[in-house]
Amino acid sequence: MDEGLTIAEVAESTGLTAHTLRYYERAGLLDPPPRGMNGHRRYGRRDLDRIHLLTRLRSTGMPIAELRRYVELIRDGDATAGERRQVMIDHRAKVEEQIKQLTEDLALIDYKISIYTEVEEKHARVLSRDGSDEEEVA
Amino acid sequence: MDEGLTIAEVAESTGLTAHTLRYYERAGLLDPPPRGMNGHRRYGRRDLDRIHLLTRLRSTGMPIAELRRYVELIRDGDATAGERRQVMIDHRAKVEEQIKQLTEDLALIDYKISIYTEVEEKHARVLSRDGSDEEEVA
DNA sequence: GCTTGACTTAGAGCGCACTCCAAGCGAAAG
DNA sequence: CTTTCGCTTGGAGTGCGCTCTAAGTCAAGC
Repeated sequence: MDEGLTIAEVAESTGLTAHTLRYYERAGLLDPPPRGMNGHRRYGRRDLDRIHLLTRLRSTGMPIAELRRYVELIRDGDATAGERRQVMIDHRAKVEEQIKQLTEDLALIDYKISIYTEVEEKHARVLSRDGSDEEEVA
Repeated sequence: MDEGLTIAEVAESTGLTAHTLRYYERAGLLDPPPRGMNGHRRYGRRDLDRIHLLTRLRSTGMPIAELRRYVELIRDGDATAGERRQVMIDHRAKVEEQIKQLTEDLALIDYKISIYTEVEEKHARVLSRDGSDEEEVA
């Protein structure tokens, strides 16, 4: 029957490249999937779920090494649920901190936009009045 | 009078290292500051403001190359205020997208935490029914 | 039978952002 | 005077996360 998706299909549907999928496998983030009779990888639902989780954790800044550690806990079964939960709780705090920081940075960017809007207007006035202009900090 | 902060003081107060400050200067992100009679850099208020802005933009994911472009606009004076404003507006959208994505990821993390909490509880029940209590529940 | 195309592997290479090294200099302390 | 300290420089090195290359296998289509 030879079920499952090819590496190209998984790449397409996850946004990762085939190269990256093989790299994740080598790095211990993905279990080696079964192969078709041609020796090609065949990914199943489990693999896709794992890849999805990995990409989300990566995009929140979790490094490969910690993902590997987490995946090893998964392989050790239910007994490590507590540890995995702790990994997630710790990571959650980091993500919240990122959001907090980004929100502050957004305010700074808005401030900058407002300053530039002002400067632009002043500049336009100065130009139309044919006067001289000033300097600016940053 | 030799005013201003030394590179070590600026490093201390900004969280960057002296190495990174020199690197930013080489990379065109910081204007070469004036030197004291010993040839050492002397940073002023302007420099600190710029460094602060740079670190905030860096932490929101703006690459060095784009920061350099932005700094060049600053050097070109008020006439580029519109362009700088546009840089900020474009970047703002990216930061908002990051926050949106992180918020979604936070929900996934919370979901994972809830699953692990469940698994843990089930596991604990199984263990207590067994009478074997060698597992710790952190 | 030959070509094409998607896959396989081990291993090399790359881009980014630092991060550090080696050698040297001027001022101050011992 | 000599050592120590904080800085100076050009340039080399590092760590991370991919990203790509080269050479090979296999199945299908012309």
